[in-house]
Amino acid sequence: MTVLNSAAIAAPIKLAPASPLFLREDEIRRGIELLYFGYTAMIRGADAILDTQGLGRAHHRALYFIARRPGLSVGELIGLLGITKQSLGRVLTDLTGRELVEQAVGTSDRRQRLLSLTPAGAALEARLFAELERSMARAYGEAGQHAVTGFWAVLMGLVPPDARPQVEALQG
Amino acid sequence: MTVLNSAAIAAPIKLAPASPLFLREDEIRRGIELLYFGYTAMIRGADAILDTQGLGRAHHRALYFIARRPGLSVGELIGLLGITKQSLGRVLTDLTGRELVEQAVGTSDRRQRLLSLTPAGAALEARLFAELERSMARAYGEAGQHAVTGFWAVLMGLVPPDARPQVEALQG
DNA sequence: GAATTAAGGACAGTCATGTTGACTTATCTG
DNA sequence: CAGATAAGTCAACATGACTGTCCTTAATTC
Repeated sequence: MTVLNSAAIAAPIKLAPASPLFLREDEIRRGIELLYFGYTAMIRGADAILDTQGLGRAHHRALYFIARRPGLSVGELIGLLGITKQSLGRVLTDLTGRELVEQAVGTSDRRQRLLSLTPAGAALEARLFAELERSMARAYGEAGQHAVTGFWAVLMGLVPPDARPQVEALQG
Repeated sequence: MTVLNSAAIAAPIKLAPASPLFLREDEIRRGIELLYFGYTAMIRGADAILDTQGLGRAHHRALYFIARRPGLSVGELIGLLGITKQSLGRVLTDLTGRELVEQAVGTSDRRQRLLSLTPAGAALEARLFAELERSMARAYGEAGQHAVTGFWAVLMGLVPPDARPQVEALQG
């Protein structure tokens, strides 16, 4: 696990706090912009690794969720990614062809194909995760523990209530 | 401006707080996943409006930043979006062709083309912004004012330090 | 047991949005 | 005036989404 930078602990990022009436347009725009720039900054690090493998972000997202929930079905992965069967099909064909992902016949329902990473797939996913982790760990460390709780709460608030159980189910 | 939902104030979203040792892999993955789902949830609302206009997300991003910083130059917009001149060129051709965006010769440097929205462009951007705002205001309201400050701090921490002034310059 | 439904795979075509590279024009700066 | 910079344009290409259709296999239902 990444070692926390002690200088970062000593000097958390200071921003003007959200105002009591925090729904002014500028504060909404601030959130939109930080979400946009923060999100793109986080994933940028992994792109270089993907490039060397001839893979794209679509492959990364599939690898990520298969690593997170090994044994999930194709249909469950489609649901998480929010894309069509055909779009995922191409990605999965690539990943199984390179022997990064394996498919097993479902146990309770033999129509299903349960997905898991091969050792090579797990190794690649670990490298990609390390890049995301580097960004995220630095941000957590600079902002402080208390800020992280707020970060999670606002992001969960952005997810439509009916989709929240699916996100929660991913954790732990 | 959106009226704050008082029920949301009374019952902010409760999540397990970040642990004292908050760099465990699961907490990093929680941040990655919430950032992914939160980001995609926020922008989804605007997509339906864009569809009816035959425009895409690339057009939306350009409209957004031109609305945010009217009179910015083409080069400045390229810097914010992180895309090439050729990619932006296609988007800008569409937007000026539909008379949503106007270009004016730069005052101090006549090589520059300063971008601004036409009344029709401003009207469309306002509709798109209202969709993002609806998501963001709900999330702010549900999470509470204090959480918003933490949300901003973590996201700013994700942005590489040398890119932060550019993000700050967008505000107010 | 036969018919229907569901999970998944495969193929074809299209669209949006990004990329390189090369070239032009206008303008600014040393 | 020479070189650098801002912007526009044309061409070719890659990625990753989409729709639509057809097929196989397995499960469910009548």
